Amino acid sequence: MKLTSKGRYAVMALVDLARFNNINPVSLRDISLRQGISLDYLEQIFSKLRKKELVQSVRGTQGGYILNKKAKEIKLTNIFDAVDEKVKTVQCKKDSKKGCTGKATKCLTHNLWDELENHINNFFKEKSLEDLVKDNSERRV
Amino acid sequence: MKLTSKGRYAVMALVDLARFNNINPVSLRDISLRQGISLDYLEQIFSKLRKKELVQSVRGTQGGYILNKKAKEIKLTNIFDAVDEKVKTVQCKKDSKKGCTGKATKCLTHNLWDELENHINNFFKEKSLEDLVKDNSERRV
DNA sequence: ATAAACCTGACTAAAATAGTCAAGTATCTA
DNA sequence: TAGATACTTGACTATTTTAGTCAGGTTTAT
Repeated sequence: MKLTSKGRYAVMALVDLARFNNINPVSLRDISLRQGISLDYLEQIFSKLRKKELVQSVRGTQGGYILNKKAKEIKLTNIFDAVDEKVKTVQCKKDSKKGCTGKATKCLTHNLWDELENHINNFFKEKSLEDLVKDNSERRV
Repeated sequence: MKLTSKGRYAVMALVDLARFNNINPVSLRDISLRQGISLDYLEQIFSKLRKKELVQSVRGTQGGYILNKKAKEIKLTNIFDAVDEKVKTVQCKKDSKKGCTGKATKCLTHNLWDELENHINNFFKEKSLEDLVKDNSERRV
């Protein structure tokens, strides 16, 4: 059970972005250098973030990205959703090939995985980008 | 971020085992049939569970496995630990190659991943095998 | 014009996962 | 004591996922 680096990078990059308060566009090149993430990979990630309208792009020289919403309104769950970082415990839900097939004898643990998913997702729903930026500036003092 | 089937199977199998109240050994063959898990794979899993003393083996005909502790005392965290199902968010901790290298500019999100790991692990520490068995028998009524 | 920066899709090496396979050993029952 | 049942171990492997790279664009400020 691990977080993929796509999800991690997306959060890191957006925290970096958020520190500039939506005033100047921040280029991926800068984020790449500061966060140590490959530029090409960042482009993939930002393509997804843009499609989900979490960021806005500014093309051309001096271009880059800015947040499309207030940091308070962007929750971890939105970020993870954008880059397809999902919490998956069991595949009982849609395809009935694997997992519980409806028989009472199976899936003694179905409830458990539901609870677990909810538990984790609650964390993601509560945490906003603003929380992260604040947490960070406090630490720096 | 997903649970591996090794972890899932381990829990499913132990819940199955726990329903027999430590009286009769349950063969892996039975668990395999009931839970739809490959026998060979179960053997790998139980080898680990035995090493961590969560189960005891009974060899020979009519043999199988029984719980080595009370269901109340076996927590999810013990099970996952036994089969190497860990919660991993970021590798900042031991190898300094990747992740934050100690520079203040990096790892704006380090605290976050720690919080997340704790959040998930708390769930695992609280939930016992007994809880799962109870939950299941209640549902059946 | 030209350089900076976004944009897109295809490709790929490496790692992890989810098993299978083979060759045992121990113990109960007839 | 033969044979079946069931545990035990280690090596092997196909598939999938991850974590990128690469190549070729387009847009826009200066």
